[in-house]
Amino acid sequence: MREPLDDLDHRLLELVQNDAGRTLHELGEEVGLSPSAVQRRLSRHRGSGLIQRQVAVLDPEAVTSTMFALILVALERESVEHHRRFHERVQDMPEVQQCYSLAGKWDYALLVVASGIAHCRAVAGELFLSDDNVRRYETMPVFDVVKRGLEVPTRWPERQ
Amino acid sequence: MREPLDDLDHRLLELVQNDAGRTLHELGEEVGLSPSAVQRRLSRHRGSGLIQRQVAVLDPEAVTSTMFALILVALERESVEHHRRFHERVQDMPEVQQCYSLAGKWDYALLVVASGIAHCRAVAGELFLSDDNVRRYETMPVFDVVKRGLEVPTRWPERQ
DNA sequence: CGTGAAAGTTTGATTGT
DNA sequence: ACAATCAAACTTTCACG
Repeated sequence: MREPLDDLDHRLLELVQNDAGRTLHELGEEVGLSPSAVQRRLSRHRGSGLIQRQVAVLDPEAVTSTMFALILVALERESVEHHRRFHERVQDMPEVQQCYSLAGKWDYALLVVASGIAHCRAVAGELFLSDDNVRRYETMPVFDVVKRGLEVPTRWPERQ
Repeated sequence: MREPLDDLDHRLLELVQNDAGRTLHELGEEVGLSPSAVQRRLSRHRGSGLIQRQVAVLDPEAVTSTMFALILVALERESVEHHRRFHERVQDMPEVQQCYSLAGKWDYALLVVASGIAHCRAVAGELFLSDDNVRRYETMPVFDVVKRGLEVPTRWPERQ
């Protein structure tokens, strides 16, 4: 399942995680490879599932009046079935941009995008008021997006 | 700063946020437009900054043994200068994938990617032990990534 | 891995609505 | 003001060395 990556793979993956709009030629120049060699490597990574997809990232400020909020959730009962149902709902709500299940006193962290406080409240309502299995939740509105990305290091710096 | 978007723009933006690897022809078919009409709209959105960039999304599982953790942070003193310094550090750490400043008892939420618990602890250490301005922090390891994206609705569903 | 030819895609000028 | 068409330029793809 996990292929070996050489230095060139690491550098290419770093580049395309930052900007996937560059040509094979440009990427090749950067790492010292021909366009077709770059192509071969990238399509191998796409085939293996390492590269899942390519997406356009929008500026949330530029769209419409947009706010983010972090919502922490604790469930009442924790059967596999309860978790599965929660996952399904979360997947179906376009306002939920991210959802992580957690170790500790909270079961989930949700990052929600909404058009304002009222909308945010409506989303929380839809998630929780109609689900008798939520024990507690806490909404923290986001003031500022300091850093935002999905970039994953494919190797770690000298420390670690 | 905010241009008017028509129905076609909304649909195109929705499409490219999910998959920016499709051809102008394919996108055009989907919405009923010629490739060059799609092109004109997308490059307008790129020019205006609405579309910030195009990135490749990797599967964190496929890379190396990867774990996520949510870290909540409360600062000691809250001058503009203290916040600025905190932002700078966070930007420079590849392990910090996302960082949001919050309203409420916590000042920041950080989503961290690390190679394991030990690495995660080292990252927390680097952030906090060497900064006398962090009052308190709480690390919550992520069990499961339920949903993960940067997709922003450009218009809201019927409710809101 | 690189080369190069073939296939496909993007770009922009032009014309029409 | 915006869309379609078409041809030129560029990019990707793939067989071969």
